[in-house]
Amino acid sequence: MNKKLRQEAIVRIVETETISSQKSLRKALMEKGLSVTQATLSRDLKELGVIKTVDDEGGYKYAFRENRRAPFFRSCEVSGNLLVVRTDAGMAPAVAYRIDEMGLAGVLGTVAGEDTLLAVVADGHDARQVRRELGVRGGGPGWRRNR
Amino acid sequence: MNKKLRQEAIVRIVETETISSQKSLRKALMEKGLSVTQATLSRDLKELGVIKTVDDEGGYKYAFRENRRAPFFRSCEVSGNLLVVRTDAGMAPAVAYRIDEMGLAGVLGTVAGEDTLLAVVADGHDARQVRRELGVRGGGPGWRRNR
DNA sequence: AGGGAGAATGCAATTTTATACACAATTCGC
DNA sequence: GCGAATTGTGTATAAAATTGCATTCTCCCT
Repeated sequence: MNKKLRQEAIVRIVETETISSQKSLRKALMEKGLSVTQATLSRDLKELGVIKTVDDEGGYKYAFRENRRAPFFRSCEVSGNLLVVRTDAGMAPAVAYRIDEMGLAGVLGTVAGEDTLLAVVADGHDARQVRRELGVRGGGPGWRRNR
Repeated sequence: MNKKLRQEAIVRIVETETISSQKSLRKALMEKGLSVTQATLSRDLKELGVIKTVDDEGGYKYAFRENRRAPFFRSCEVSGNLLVVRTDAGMAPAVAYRIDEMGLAGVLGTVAGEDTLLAVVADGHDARQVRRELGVRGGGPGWRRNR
């Protein structure tokens, strides 16, 4: 059975090339020596969770449904009673705002620069616990939870 | 123009109902008194970032691109040599940053509050022209360009 | 007011995608 | 190993989505 093999190839192609139709995906697979019909591709794409999105130039492009990395968030480290959150450039204030908005017990306040923000945790609270509550593992305020 | 109205209705429908074709979406809009052709829906869905995914039961279903909270942008008005940009709560600094980053000729600088930012346009430049260059009609810094 | 640029939209044709049906291949329980 | 059930795939076709072109609508400027 080469279904597995074929789908792996599809994953690779979708990740690396700009493909926007099953017909051209089929051609790409042909070039790799994999022969398959369009109908099967329709089923494969459904199974693999490949969707048709819009790329930066406004054209259509296949992509995977789930999002690898959350939008703005880069990292979140604990140092003493501080949380040091790194974000995409310019996004720190937005993320800080969201954190404030959450009104987490133990967060005294936040200060945001351009791509970094500090959240000050009150004495008597555990910064690690706060980080956990932020849900950094799976998402958080300014970024979406993956499922 | 009821494009805005229509697209808002589409958002509501996509969020609350299980729709899997433009034809049935069209029907749903009809019931709300909004008349539109399938071709326009195709364009709307592309613009709104609606994708076709697979739901829990294995059927197709429209949904929003994971990443879609991107459009922080709410509106952009011109007043004299100022652009007044409204954004989602807390997002103004992020959008201002993106605008700065674009380095548009004629933009002297930006000041961001919480959900509003001002971009100051230099004398001798046309604020409307700047707005056009921002691509506000079809996208912009913190939101996706479509066309 | 009048004109023009760009946006929005419909229509029709085309392209792309999904699926019903038939059959082959594989897996499973005995 | 054998038949039954499940899974995989192609073919043909139906269904759905996209797009070129023409037209209309909206602003904005003079």
